[in-house]
Amino acid sequence: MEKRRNYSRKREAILAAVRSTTSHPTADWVYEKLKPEYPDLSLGTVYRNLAQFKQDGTIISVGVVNGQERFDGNVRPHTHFVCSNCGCVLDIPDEYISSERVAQAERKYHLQIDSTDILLHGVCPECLSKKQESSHG
Amino acid sequence: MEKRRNYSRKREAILAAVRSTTSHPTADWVYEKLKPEYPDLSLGTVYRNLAQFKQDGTIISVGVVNGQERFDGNVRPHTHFVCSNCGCVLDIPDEYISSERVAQAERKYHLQIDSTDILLHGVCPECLSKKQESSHG
DNA sequence: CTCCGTGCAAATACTTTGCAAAGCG
DNA sequence: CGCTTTGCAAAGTATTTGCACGGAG
Repeated sequence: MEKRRNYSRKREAILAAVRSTTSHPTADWVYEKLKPEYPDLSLGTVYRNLAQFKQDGTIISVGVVNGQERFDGNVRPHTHFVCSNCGCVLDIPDEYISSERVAQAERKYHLQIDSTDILLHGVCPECLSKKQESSHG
Repeated sequence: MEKRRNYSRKREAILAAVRSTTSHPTADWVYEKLKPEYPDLSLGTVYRNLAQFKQDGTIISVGVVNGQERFDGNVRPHTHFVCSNCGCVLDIPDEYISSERVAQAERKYHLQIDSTDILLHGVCPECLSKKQESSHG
C-alpha cells in the first residue's frame, strides 16, 4: 500500500533549502538556489518534491502570493503576514487560535479540521518606513 | 486623482453574481453563470471587474484553491473552510481573532494590518459522511 | 534486476494584456 | 467628444506531466 521511497540527494537538498530560510520560498527560488550546486537539477523535480513534502506534512504551504505558491519549512503552528506592497511573507510567532477552539469548531460545524492557517495582509515594517520617508519629501 | 467610473450593466451583473451565492465562486463560475444572459460577455471582462471589486474592497478573495482564485461577496469578517477532498469552500460565521488582538499585533510587530484571513483546511460534512458510508461497505 | 527519481520538453490551466470598437456622461 | 469598458485573441506565467534514462535497493 505505502509507496516505497528511495533516497535522493536532490530531494534532501530541496528540503534543506526550504528549511534554510524564513523567506517562505517559491519553487523557483529553491530551484535557483540549488542550481549552482546541482547544474542538472530541473524545475519539475523541485515541483514534484515540494508537492510530496507538502503531502507528507514535512513542509507546509503558506498559500499563493502573487501567483506563486510559498512554502514554509517551519511546521509548528504560527501565523503568516503578507505584505501587499512588496509581497514578502513574514512569520508571526503567535498562535491566535487554540486547539480547543478548533475542536469546538469541528463539533459545532461537523468538520474534520486538519490545519489552521492565519494570513494577515497589510504593510510590512520595511515598506512602512519607506513610505514615511517618502512622505517627508 | 480618482479614476472616473462609468456605469456598466455587465459589471453590475458580475457583482450580483458573486453576491448571489455562498459558493465562493471562481472567475470562470461567474462567466459561465452570466454567459446565457450575456452571450457576448468575455472572460477577460470578468477577471478585470473582479480584480477591481477586490481592490475596492467590494468583494474579498478567499485565496487560491486548486489553482483558482475564489471570491466572496460577503465582506463581513468571518472564517473560511476549504475541503481538501472536494475543494468546496464553506463559511464559518465565527470570528476567531478580535480587532484588539490585531491592533496588538500591529504594535508588537510594527505592521499595518489591513485584513485578517483565517483558512481552515480539512474534510467537509458532506465528504465526511460519504467516507463513513464507504467504510461500512 | 526492479522500481523509483529525474531531465527535458511539451502540455495545461489560469490569468493578464493590447488593441480597436462600443458605451456612458 | 473624452474617457471608460469591453470582446477578442494572443501572450504570459506558474505548474504538471509523459517518457526514456540513470540511480537506489
